[in-house]
Amino acid sequence: MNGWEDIRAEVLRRIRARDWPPGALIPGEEALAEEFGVARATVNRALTTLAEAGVIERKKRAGTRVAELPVRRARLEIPVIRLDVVARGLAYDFKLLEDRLAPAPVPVTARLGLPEGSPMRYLETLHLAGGRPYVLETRWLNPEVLPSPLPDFAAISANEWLVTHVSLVSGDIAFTAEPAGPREGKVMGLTPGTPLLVAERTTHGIAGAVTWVRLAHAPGHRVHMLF
Amino acid sequence: MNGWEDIRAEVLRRIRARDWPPGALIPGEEALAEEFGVARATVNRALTTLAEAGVIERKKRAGTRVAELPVRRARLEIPVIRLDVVARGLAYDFKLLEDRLAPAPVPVTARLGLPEGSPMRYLETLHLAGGRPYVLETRWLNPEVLPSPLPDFAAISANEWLVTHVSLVSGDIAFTAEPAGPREGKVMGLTPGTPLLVAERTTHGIAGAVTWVRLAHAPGHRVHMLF
DNA sequence: TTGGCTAATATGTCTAGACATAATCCCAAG
DNA sequence: CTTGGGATTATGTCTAGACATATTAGCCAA
Repeated sequence: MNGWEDIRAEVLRRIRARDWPPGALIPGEEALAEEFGVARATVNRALTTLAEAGVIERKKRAGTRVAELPVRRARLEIPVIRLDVVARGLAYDFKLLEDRLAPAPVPVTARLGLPEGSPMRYLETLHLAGGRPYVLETRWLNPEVLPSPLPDFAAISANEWLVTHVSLVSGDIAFTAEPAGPREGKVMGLTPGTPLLVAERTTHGIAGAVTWVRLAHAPGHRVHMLF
Repeated sequence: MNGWEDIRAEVLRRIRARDWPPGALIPGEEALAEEFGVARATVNRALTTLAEAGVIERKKRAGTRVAELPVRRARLEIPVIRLDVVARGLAYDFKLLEDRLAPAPVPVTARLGLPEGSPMRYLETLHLAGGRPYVLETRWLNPEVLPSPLPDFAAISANEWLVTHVSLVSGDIAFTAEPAGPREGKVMGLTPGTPLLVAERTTHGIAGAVTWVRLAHAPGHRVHMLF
């Protein structure tokens, strides 16, 4: 008892119970330390995590106040597709449909911050769950920043190889709803126009832009996040 | 320099440079503290944040090792729709289309963990950005856990009122792509069948399930996340 | 060989005190 | 009345040392 997690919980309780309403200044670390009978560092640990969570806002000299509009953050764990499928209790498989070197289209180079027309590796992969189309992956890889030798992407999916072989530093994801085009229709066995949940992802590594990928998910797919 | 953030950065550098490859055991806190000339608590602070970020895995007695499959997490900041629209430089407005008490449908009560047929407040709100349909919000509210008096939802959107008046504890979001139905077609001026990005959210407060909401976004909408 | 106990060990947390840093308050000079 | 310093103050971080706790390696007995 009276560990930093207990103090965090008690402070959170008072905030949620509106003992300390949004915008209110809460007692200083010294005062809380005395109240709870612990060292100031312990209170600091508790309040620091609450500040990271966006529940309170802290400023030197000005003190700590309850956030007016607590920013609600949800976390998405970006899955390796194979593990995602296996976790659903389905058999995983994939087919490499295309693999060639080509100058990347402008939208891709633009998002990755590479010169127009850079030669890149283009891969098109169909991921299967229980034998049925699950995700159509369209990927452009920047060969410049990849460690050699490159693997046989027909044997290991690019998705998985990248995670284990390249240090990924930052990136972004965008979700959109798009109608299935003729390509998705043919490859995934869908009526063109069917709504698909599409994730577009750019990824940067320690040595620069690594990859741009578009994942078109089979109809009905849900992307789930907790907060 | 040699603050905990510098130590964090240096450890991260060694991991990304593969000086310490995935799965490798890294030196203990005591050893690192000596190497960097700081107290063990400082190293601990640095490594703790790296563990939270999923870069390393720590176990008592067993030591600290570099994560094999670093879980990549993306963070989504759940916006108040009005602020989201204003941030895009567009004028915000909304219309309350429906407001009534009714027994909630089974999928809603099931997700919220409430008894079947519970009477709930149903609200349908169309959010406008620059005068054009932006999001169609379909919401079921649990009146049991809301503070009174309830506001006039024609004057303040439920979205915004909840954030400032109810302490929200946890919840989940799911994104899907769905074809526009006749209702969305009529209200948002779309051809039925148009792909829409739909977010479904359940929210729990300190006193229990608060609300279930479905947000159907106008075509072209992108939900953006960084990692 | 196997199961369970014990001791060793790395991380987790706490304390008390110190100095650093950023923001604010307040007063004096213009 | 405005503005520029300085004093004040709350948080941020660090240290050195201590005890707590989880986990494992090794040992011993069934």
